[in-house]
Amino acid sequence: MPEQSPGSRPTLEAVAARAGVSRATASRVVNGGDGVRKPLVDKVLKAVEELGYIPNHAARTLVTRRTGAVAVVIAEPETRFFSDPFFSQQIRGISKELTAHDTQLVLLLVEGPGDFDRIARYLAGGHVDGALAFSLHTDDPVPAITRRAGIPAVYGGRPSWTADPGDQAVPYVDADNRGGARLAVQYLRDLGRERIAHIAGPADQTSAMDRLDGYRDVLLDVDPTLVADGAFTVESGARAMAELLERRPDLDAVFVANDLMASGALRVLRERGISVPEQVALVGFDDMDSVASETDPPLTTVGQEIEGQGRLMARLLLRALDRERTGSGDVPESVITPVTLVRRASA
Amino acid sequence: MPEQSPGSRPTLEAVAARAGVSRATASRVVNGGDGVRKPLVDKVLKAVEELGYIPNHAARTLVTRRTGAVAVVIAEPETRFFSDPFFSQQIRGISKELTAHDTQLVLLLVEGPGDFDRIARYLAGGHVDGALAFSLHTDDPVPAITRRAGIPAVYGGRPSWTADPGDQAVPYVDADNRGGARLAVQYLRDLGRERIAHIAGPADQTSAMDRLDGYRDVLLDVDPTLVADGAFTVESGARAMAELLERRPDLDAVFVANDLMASGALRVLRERGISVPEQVALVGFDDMDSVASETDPPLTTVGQEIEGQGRLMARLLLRALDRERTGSGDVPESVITPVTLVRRASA
DNA sequence: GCCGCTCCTGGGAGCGCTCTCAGCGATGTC
DNA sequence: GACATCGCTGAGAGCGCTCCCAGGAGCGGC
Repeated sequence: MPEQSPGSRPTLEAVAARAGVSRATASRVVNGGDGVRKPLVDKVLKAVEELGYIPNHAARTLVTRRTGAVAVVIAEPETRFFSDPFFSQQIRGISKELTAHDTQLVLLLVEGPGDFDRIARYLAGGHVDGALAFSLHTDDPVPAITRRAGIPAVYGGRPSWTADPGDQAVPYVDADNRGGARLAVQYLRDLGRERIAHIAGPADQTSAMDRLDGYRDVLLDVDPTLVADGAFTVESGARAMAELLERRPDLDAVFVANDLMASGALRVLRERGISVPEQVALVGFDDMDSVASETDPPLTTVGQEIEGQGRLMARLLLRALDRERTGSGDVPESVITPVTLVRRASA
Repeated sequence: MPEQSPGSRPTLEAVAARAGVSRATASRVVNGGDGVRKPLVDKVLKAVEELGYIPNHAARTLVTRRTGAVAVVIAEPETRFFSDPFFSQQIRGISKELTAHDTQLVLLLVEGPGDFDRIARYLAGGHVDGALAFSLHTDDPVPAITRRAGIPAVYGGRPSWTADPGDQAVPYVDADNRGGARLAVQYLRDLGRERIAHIAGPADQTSAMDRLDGYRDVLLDVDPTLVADGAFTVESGARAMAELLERRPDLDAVFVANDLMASGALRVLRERGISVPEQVALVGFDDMDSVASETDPPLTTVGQEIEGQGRLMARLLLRALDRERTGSGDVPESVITPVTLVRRASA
């Protein structure tokens, strides 16, 4: 590849001239070469090679109206984005899938509630062809923004605003939270535990509510004193555990809505000299790397294919974009990904 | 904001027509309004408002040759990107700074060694104005790529290829790794420890080498049996700890090159019934969120301002871009950010 | 009252590309 | 052999914007 000469880069015009063809033909070759005879194709490719030609993206976008990029919107308060490898892994999955389809990833981190205007302007500004959004809270403005911007979107996690009438059922990808919770609680029950508590996640996140529902599915008529609220953070897990122990010193198992809270809970149990799993069995959720296997004792937890979820999200969006472009193809549908129980030492 | 009518969005032409001015004047107003009389400015702004006009980014880029976006290149094998909140935090810092300057963040995750071609093509393709790159190993091709693409770059972490003659001293931002290591080891020595071991990071990363150097700065003539190699992962830390214990059962302190490895080391010490900090004092590095404070006992470690580093990187790059545009301003220089010892229970 | 100056404004070119459409040669058909 | 057909190529328009440059309005000075 020739060094980038300072100043101007070769244009299609230059390639065409060098190859002795018209700009139109050069363009055809650069875009796949359909309907151009072999010898000409070769000549153009040779010219491209020799000149180190790289298409000007802006010019192309200007006429095709497609940017070849999608936005990933993360509207999560800082704390969680930091401490949660969840996002990193999803993004990795998304990146892999997008890369495989020559699509770029523009990361939009929402910096506080006042920042949505910027996001809206960006998404509506034709910078990207579509959007992937995460972690929608009940009052999340992102759905409205993408709809108004007129670009396809796919959500990570089941949105709570499902019943919006104007909505064309925006597809989402989510783990089987409810099923996973059932799996965990059922497992604890099979272990012979009788007073199974729950540390729940924040009420404005569907994943937390779904896990709570799963817990209730198994333990019909559960005593409300067995449920404590957390915020998906280590600290909140510790606090909830302390609260539970105070209210119900007789509990013999806890299903915690995520691993981060479980690690906090574990710390409290350890501090009080309560043995895990002997006295209290503990099951987490997420099978989070570098958390679940590193606690003492290592966490039994519900595992999900996080990277796979990211890939899936990207795939759904790409399909929607394709549909938009070609005007045909199937409408992408939401996907619920399976979960499994990962047995370690805490239960 | 008007709903996006399907099909066409208003153009500058439409705004100009509605405001009763020329396209040129409308453009001036949209770009700040310098040199346009107040009444016209108002008329144009009103038209913009009413039509819901949003500038077409591609058209603008086509003529200005500036994209308003920078790439963040992460060339790190999956494992570390996953388990290391480090990146998340740096990115958050970068995002904040870029956002404040109306610049977008395009995330490029390198998917294996064969993927650099794609990165090179992308960076040279005029998609972005500059690049931020992370975690350069000795043979990292990223520096060559950005140089060839002719775009400014700033690196996170001191690159090892410093002495490249063709290089205009690419600026970088790095923590004071060596000083931090000195701080940690000195602290252990002040505690009265006499056989201070070290678990080092991978030799192809300058941060690991700098920390090793700092360790050696304090412990001149250190016995090589006191140093074990790790790979910045939990598992490698555990392995190195076991190795050290075998070689030097008499050691009374360990300075570990990062918190992840320290948590692995801690696990091994616990398994063997060695009390921390009584028998062996342990100091980590990074003060990594949700690791350092969650181990048992919590880690004494060297803390750095990770988000601040990200901001700084972005700021340096923005300055370089500005310089490029205006042809003046100071050349950005590398920055070493300070570190502090965070005392917890492990030493 | 005229000239020269400054300050704004509009006309128009052109950024690099895609895509439609017309044209042209080669081929097939009767 | 004349004509329709097909496949390929090139000319040219135009995507939406910025920016150069010319020209007009307004004003002060003599």
